[in-house]
Amino acid sequence: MSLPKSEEQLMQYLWQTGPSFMKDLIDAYPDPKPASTTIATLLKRLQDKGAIGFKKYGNVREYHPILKKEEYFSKHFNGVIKNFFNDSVSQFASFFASDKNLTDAQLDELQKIVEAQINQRKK
Amino acid sequence: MSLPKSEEQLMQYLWQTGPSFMKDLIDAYPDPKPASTTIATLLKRLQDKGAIGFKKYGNVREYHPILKKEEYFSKHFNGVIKNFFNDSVSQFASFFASDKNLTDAQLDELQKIVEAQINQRKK
DNA sequence: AATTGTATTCTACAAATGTAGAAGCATTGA
DNA sequence: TCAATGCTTCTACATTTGTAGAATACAATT
Repeated sequence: MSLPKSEEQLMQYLWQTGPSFMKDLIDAYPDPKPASTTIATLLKRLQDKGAIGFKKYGNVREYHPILKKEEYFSKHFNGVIKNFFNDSVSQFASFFASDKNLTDAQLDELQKIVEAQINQRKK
Repeated sequence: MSLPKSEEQLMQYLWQTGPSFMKDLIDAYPDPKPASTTIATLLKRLQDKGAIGFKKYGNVREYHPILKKEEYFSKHFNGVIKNFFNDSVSQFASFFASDKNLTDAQLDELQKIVEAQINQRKK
């Protein structure tokens, strides 16, 4: 399932802050905030797609993600890698590691993470 | 510049195989191939956006990318990371490294790449 | 109970995207 | 020369996405 940007953005809020009420979502938007009905529409569409659900507390709904962030991202991401790097993870990794946007410190951190992961798998 | 999927796909062909004639592009599409006019439309739109250019050989055009793959991907990609991982590279790397889609061999390779990159920067 | 504030649904519409037919033009092969 | 072929542009239209007004529903408050 690939979500349009506006819906994806809304999912971000839900993923980051967890179950939320409409007003929280509105608060989360930066100025200039969209009309509340706009957000309501997005919520509706996401419900229709089964990406979110809600729990009723009295008459207010607390929305929560059903679609998992990791799951969504993983699919998304694998598609991107496949497209851009011919499905070659190492080609991608190479690109990523040499990205100017990575600071030296981040690169070191990346190294640690990879090592940790390798060790963990050995077990 | 963010391209719609269909245009992005076309760019992939150009990025991968380099300057190409229309017929090559058509060949590159898997069955069921879209109508040639569909591809022509995409080429036109990409020209209008300045993402591709062409050279005339006689009366046929050889299309080539102007927008660089790395440049495009970098922007695209940073946006995605920013959204999903709160702009935290290490959070992303961690997710990436632990992804089940990475084989052990690929992980080893990643380690080498990171090391090589670190060494290179030391120079 | 009437008022007010807020959430929800319905409806609408503009812009972007995906897809392709029709027509025109140039080249090539009969 | 003329028909067939292939490319380009123009036009068109359905679908999806972004955005929001209008109407409605509910619930807390006065």
